[in-house]
Amino acid sequence: MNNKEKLRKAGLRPTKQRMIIADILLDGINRHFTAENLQNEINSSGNSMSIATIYNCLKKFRNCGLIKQVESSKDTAIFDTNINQHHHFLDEETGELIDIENDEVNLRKLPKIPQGYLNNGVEVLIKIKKKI
Amino acid sequence: MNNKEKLRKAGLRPTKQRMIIADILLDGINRHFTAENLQNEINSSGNSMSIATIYNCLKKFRNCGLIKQVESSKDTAIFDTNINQHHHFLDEETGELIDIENDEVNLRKLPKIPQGYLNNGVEVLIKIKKKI
DNA sequence: CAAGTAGTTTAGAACGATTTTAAAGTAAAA
DNA sequence: TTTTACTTTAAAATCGTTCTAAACTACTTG
Repeated sequence: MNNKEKLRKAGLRPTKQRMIIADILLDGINRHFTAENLQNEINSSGNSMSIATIYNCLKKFRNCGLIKQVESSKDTAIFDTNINQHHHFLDEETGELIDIENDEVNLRKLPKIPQGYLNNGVEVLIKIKKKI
Repeated sequence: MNNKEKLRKAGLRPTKQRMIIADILLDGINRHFTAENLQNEINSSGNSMSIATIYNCLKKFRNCGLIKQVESSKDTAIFDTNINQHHHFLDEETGELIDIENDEVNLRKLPKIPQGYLNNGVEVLIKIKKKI
């Protein structure tokens, strides 16, 4: 399926700007990035785009499940092209994130989901720090 | 141990402002809060404090291990008075966090920590959403 | 206790990420 | 086509947080 079809399937109009971003992000390679990182990639691909459009687009992509947003208390939002359930190592000093594939983690016991709620995904974060 | 002693032990001068905050936060009750929540509590306790002081203080308390900061992609920093290793349910719609005690979760298998790093804490986040 | 000094508080300015605005542009529907 | 709804844009606005630099205060040392 090409990117135009992916956007259509997600219910998004395949505009010029969304196609530029889809061509960068939806190449099957897993990576973490910020809005600013993406703008730099867009610029170096010879295109340009308003930062507002980039934010709009990332929000739409996230809401449609084309990308994920990482839970992180950094001041800048971090997105992830790996949309499968998976986990992260986080170096709190540098903010660096490293993927952990889902089958690397095995939960023996999970708590009871609160009354009236459904489980909507489990994320394990392993904070790491450099050995001295 | 009283709050003045707790601050001293943590290497912090027990100033008037830090004591006001310690009296609110270090009462043994677990809760999640933002800087603004705390300022409201300070105000309704009949005191007042510059927002800069509140941020300074929360940062110092966090660095000393008197409180924790929750990993969350919300736009506002969320702090936690529960400093034991524990986990959270997160309702992404509302941002509501619910504690999960450490013994409610049991990890059968953990990935190998990357070369040159130490494990510095594991956090499990279970995203939940309201049943329709 | 007195005087020094190092750390702390403050209001307000500054900052950086993100969102809003409102006008111009574009894709899809009729 | 023409219309309609959605999208993009630059610039302004907003919001949480940090910085600044001056006033203040806790602790140290004499």
